[in-house]
Amino acid sequence: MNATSSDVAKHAGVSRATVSQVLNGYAERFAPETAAKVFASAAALGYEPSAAGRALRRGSSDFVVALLPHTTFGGNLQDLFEQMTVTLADHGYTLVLRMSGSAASTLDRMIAGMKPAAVFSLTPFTSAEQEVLRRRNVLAVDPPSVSAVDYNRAIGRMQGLTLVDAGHRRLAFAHLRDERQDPFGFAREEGIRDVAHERGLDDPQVIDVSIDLDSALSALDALTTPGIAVACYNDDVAMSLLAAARVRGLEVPRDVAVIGMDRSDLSRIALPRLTTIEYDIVAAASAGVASLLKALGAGAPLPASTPAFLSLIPGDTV
Amino acid sequence: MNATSSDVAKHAGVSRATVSQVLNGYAERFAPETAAKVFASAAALGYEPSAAGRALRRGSSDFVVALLPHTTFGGNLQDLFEQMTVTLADHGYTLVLRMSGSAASTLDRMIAGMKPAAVFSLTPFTSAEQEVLRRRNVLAVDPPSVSAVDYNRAIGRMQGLTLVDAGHRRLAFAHLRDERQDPFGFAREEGIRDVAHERGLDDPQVIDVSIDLDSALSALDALTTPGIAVACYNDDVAMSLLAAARVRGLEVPRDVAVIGMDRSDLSRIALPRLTTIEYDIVAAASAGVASLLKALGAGAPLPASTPAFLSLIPGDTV
DNA sequence: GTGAAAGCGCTAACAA
DNA sequence: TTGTTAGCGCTTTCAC
Repeated sequence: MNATSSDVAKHAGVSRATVSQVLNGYAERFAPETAAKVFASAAALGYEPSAAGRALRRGSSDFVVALLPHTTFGGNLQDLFEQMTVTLADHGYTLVLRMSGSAASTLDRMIAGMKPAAVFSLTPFTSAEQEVLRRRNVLAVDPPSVSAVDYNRAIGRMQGLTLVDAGHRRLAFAHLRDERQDPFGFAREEGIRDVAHERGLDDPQVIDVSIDLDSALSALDALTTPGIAVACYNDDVAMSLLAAARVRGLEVPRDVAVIGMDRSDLSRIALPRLTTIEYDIVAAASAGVASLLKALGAGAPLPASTPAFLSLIPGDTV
Repeated sequence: MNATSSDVAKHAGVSRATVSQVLNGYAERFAPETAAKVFASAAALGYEPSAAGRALRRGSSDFVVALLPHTTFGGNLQDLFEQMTVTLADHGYTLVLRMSGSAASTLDRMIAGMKPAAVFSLTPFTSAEQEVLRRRNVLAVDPPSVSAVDYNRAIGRMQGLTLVDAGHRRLAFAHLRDERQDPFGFAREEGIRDVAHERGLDDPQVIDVSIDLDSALSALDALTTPGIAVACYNDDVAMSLLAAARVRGLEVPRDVAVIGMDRSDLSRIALPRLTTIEYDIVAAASAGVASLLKALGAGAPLPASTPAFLSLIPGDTV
């Protein structure tokens, strides 16, 4: 069914080696009519190179794996991945997507078997992922390789500074309690801690919240200081705490201040309006794609300036 | 770096053929101690078979491609694909994801190159996709092959029946507004329409809602009948409408009734408690994976009965 | 300018 | 019960 390079060679009356060369960008080494014959035959037979054969020979495949963030995956992100699919296809790469939440061990197996040309992530790799990628010696591209900033710590700092600048003197950090490991929370907690130290405040109190009212209520009750200001792992945590505060009759932000993270869709309809931080995933993506192509050796111009991926969304909860 | 089957053979003192057989499920053909040596050596060397080598030899790879629907891709769907990733990995297959929207030609190229063992989709294949799959002779699994039930229509029906049984006589369906066509929404709308016709009610009114307060307010204002009952595309839409109803001073469910879909985390902390429908993705995924595995010839027992994937979560908004 | 030869890692048929 | 052999489709020296 599928034509092989031998078929093309036979059809064009040349050798397989010639077909390979011509079709891989070395056409100018050959007589123009030879190259033309090869192109014509390939087209006539509908030749598609076998990824397996090529990968076996080259030691690595043309696949690029994109790790999908565990976040709501709306229109923008879908556009983005479709765009990436097309852009990479233009450069001879095939994009495949992969849930980033899947255990690192299955990532490892996939990499060992598939030998992708690169692994790409919109959010910083977890240390487990980094370890796997390093060990397998795979080209890894994530936002920090774009800009070298520890985004999670920066997020924590941004949350902390927002709270302190609004006059709050007592900080807390609310982790999302989850069966899944949360690689980002600790870096963000560190960011909050940094701010507390720099501003001469007490160490932040740390609580765990899962997304249900009971959990949020006990977490809220555990906060010792009245007027405490809570930096939350994400908007869901923040909204759980806000719901709990409403149940307890606490006034926001006077009795408890809350800042979220993500600017989730639902945070946009929250009342009071949730103060939160937005991560510009689309900007991160286009920067990432550019640096990916560059790392792969495909010549794509890098954007001149590094965009600011984080921005504060003002609200009424701080 | 990566051990090959030769390395394992050398280490175990046997031939490559033996290693291959033992590691591919024919261990019992060999002397127990031979098999044991092979397993031990493979483990000791951290042997991972090369997907390329195997695919080249077998003519098709161990990859299973899942086509991602063009729908908002929330936590539930992500959990589903993570679940599938793990289950398939247990059977030696590697799940990769692919935007279904990408042009059929790129799908074709991917299939030609990657030679996947199967292509899986939660939504029915488009005719262009079917054509590609048929021509490439790839095993294709989509919901119609899993069961004859159109789950999205069933969801709409269930929402509609819940509303009607609670005494509501005027139905509406609220789509999640998206620039792109949403393959699930229309089937659900049909389900609602079915119910209206069966019960002799007027055709449901249809509105579009995006997840922000302004949009929800105008959608709500567009609902012509007081006491209308709205089946929502998902919980986010429902919660947006609830927020809008609160702003407008409407009482729920008296002035407007709302039923969601998904039982999202946040719907669990909503006040009033959102009436919604839960789709048991784990059950759906295992059914899908089971039929996939069966089609692949991997002997996985199919669940005896078709599980009920849908269940009503009672609340106070209907 | 072009082709012959070798080999990537694997597995299936066959031989021993 | 195990090993030998051959070859999947491709690319890359190297020789002509």
